[in-house]
Amino acid sequence: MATARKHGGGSSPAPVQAASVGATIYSVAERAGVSIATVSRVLQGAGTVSAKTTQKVLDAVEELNYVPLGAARSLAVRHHEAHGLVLPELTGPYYSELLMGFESRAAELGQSVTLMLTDGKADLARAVRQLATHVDAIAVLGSAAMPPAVARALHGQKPVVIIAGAPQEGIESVRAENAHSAEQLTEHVLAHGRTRLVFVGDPEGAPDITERHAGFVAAHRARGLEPAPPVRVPFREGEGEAVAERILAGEIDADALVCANDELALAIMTHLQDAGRDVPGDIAVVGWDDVMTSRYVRPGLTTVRQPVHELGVIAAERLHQRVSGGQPVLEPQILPTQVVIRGSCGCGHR
Amino acid sequence: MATARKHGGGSSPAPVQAASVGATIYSVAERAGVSIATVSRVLQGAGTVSAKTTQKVLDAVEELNYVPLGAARSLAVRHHEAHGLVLPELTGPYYSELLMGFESRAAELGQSVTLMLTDGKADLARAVRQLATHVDAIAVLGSAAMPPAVARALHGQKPVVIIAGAPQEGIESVRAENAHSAEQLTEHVLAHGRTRLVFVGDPEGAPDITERHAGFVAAHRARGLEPAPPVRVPFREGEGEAVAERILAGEIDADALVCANDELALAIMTHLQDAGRDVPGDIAVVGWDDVMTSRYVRPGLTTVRQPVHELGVIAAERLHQRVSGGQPVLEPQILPTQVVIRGSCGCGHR
DNA sequence: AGGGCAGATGTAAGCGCTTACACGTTTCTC
DNA sequence: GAGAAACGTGTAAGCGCTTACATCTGCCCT
Repeated sequence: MATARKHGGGSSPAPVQAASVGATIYSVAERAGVSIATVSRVLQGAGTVSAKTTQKVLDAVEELNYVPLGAARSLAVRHHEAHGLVLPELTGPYYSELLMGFESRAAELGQSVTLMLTDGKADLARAVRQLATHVDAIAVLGSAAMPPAVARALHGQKPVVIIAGAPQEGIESVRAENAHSAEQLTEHVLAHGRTRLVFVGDPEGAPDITERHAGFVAAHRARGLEPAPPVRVPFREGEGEAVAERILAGEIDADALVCANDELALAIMTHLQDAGRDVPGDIAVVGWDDVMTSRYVRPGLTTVRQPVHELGVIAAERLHQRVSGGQPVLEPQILPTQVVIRGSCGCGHR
Repeated sequence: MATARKHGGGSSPAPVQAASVGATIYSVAERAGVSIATVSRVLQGAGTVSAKTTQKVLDAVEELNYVPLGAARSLAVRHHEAHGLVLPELTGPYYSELLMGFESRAAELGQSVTLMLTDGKADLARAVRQLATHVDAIAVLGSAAMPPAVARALHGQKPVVIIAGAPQEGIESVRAENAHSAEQLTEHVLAHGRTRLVFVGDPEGAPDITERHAGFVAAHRARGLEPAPPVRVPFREGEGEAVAERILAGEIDADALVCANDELALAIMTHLQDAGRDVPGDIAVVGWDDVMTSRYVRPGLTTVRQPVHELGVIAAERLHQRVSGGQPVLEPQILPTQVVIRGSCGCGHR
C-alpha cells in the first residue's frame, strides 16, 4: 500500500498521536491515506485535487501540525525564495528605514529576507559567501560593506544590486541623488550671507559623501568662490564633540557648517550651544538624512531627506526581477532627494 | 571513472571554461579529479584529506567559482542553520538595537538570521508558518506580534522564545525589568515634590507597559497616595501632540508626566515648550528607553535605559541552545534596567 | 457498446549535498 | 618482514520535497 520507502514507521496504522516533531510529507500522506504527490499538490495549490481529498490532507496537516522542510522544497525547485541584504549596521534611522522597505517589498514578492550586518564581522568575505549559500540574490549597501573582489565573485553566480555604493562594472545599483541637492543646500546657506562655510565629513569615506562634497564645491564655484578644505572626520557621533571643540578653540574658522549627516550636525550643534554659542546666530549648521532628532532640536536642523524606504523597495524589486529571469538594468538608478529647511541654517523658521 | 550519475556533461573532459552559473559539487569533483565525498570533506573541514588533494579541490572551487547550494546541505544535515526573528517594525532605536544584538550573536554561532516584520502583513499566521519553514528556531518580540495560537502551533515544532512579551505556558521568554524601575522613576518624580503625576500610555497595550504602569501605581501607594487614571494613548509620535494639546487646554491636570516611552515624552515635551510652557518648571516629563534624542533635547529627558542589545543576544543564544538539543529554560529571564536622570524630571542637571 | 478524454491520483526520478561504510595504501610495531 | 593500525579516498544511501509521466476511473459521444 504505502510507498516502499524508509520513511514511516509502517508498523502501527497511523496512531492518532499528538503533533510529532518532524512530521514529513510522508507521515501526512500516510495519515490522509493518499500519496505524497497529492499532499504536495494540495499544499502548493498546483494540479487538480478533489475537494474531499484536499480536506483529508488538510486535516492530516492540522493534526500532525506539519511544517514543511523549506530546504527540501528549495532543493527540489532550485530556489531559496530568499533575498540577502548586507548592511554595515543598524544605528540611526537610515538603515532601518531601508531594511523596512526591503523587507516589505520582498515579503510581497513572497521572498524572505536574510540579513547580514558587516560591522564586527572578522571574516567578511566568508560571511558573504556563507550568505550567498542560502539566498537567491543579494543586495549590499555601500561598496565598503563588500570588497569588490567578493562582489565580483558573487556576481555571475547570484544577482547582486548595490545600494548607495560606488557602481561597479556590470553590477546593478540604486542610490539617492546627492550632488545636486548638496549644491542646493550649500547655495541656500551662502544665500544667507555666510562666507566661511566648512564641510564636515570625509569625502573619501563613502561615495555618497564624495558626491555631497562635490555639490558643496560646485555651489561655491558657481559664485566664483573657493571652498575651504573639508574637515575630515568619520561619521560617529563622538566625532562631533571633537569638531565642536576645535571650533570653540578657534582652530576651525567658520560661520557655517555643512555636515555629512545629521548625527554629526546634531552633536556639533548641541555642543556649540552648550558652550554658549548661538546657532544659527554665530554659526549655522546643516546636516543630511532628516533623522527624527532633527525635528526636535531647537533650532530645527536644516537637512536633506532621502527616499530611503524607496531605495529598499527598489532593491528588493530588482533582485526579484533578476531571479525571475529578468535582464539586469545596468544604468544606475538615481532617486531624487529633498532639501528640508528648518531653523539651523539661519532661516527665521521656528 | 566518474560516478555514474545524471550530472556532468561527461562528454568533453572538463573544459577550462569560465565560472558557470550552477557549478555543483559534481562539477568541482570532476574538475579536481576526485569524488564528491572528498570535495565535501575539504569544504566542511571534516575527515582527513591530503594536502595535495585539498589544494586540487580548492583550485577547482576557485576556478568554477563554486557556491554550494545551502538547501542541499540543509536537507542532508537537517538543519537550516538559520534563526528567525519576528519584530513588529523597525522605527526607533529599540528594535534595531535588539536586532543588532541578535544578529551578532547568531552570526558568532554560525547561524544566519531571517527577519520578518509583522506590520503591514495581511496574513500574519501564514507569514509565520512560511518563516518556520526556513529556520530552525524563532524569536518573537512581543506577544502581539504572534497570535497565541500561532505560537502554540510553532511551539513543539520549532524552538520559540518570546522577547519582551507576555510569557506563555511552556515557552521560553526574556525581557527587561519594568515594574521596579518604573516605581523608582516615579518615586524620584514624587520626591521632587510633584503631586499630580499622570501616566501617559496604554497599560493594556503591551505587557511592558502594563508593568511600568504597575510600578507607577506602586510608587504612589508606597506613599499612601492614589494615582490618577492613566491617559491611554498608543505609542506613535503623533499621539504626543494630541496629549500636549489636552494639557494646554487644561483637560489634563498634571505637574508631571510619566510617559510609556521616549517618543511620546519627547513629542509632548517639545510641544509644551513650543507653547511656552516651562519643562520641568511648570511640568516635569519623563520617558522610557533612552533614545538618542533624549540626550539632545533641552532639558535632557530623564528616562530608563534597557539592555536591549543584550536582550537580542540572549534570545539568539537561547535559540541556539535549543537547536543544539538543550532543554528549554522555562523560568522567564529578566534583565535589569537603569534609571537615567537628566533634567526633565526637575533635577538641576544641565 | 466502445473509444476517447478529462480528471484524479499514484509512481518514481531527481534536486545537490553529507556521511557511514568499504576499500586500498602506507606506515608502524615487534 | 608480516600483520596491525592508520590514513586517504571512493561508493552509495539517504535527507524531504516537486513534478513529469503513467495509471485508473468515470463519463460523454457517436
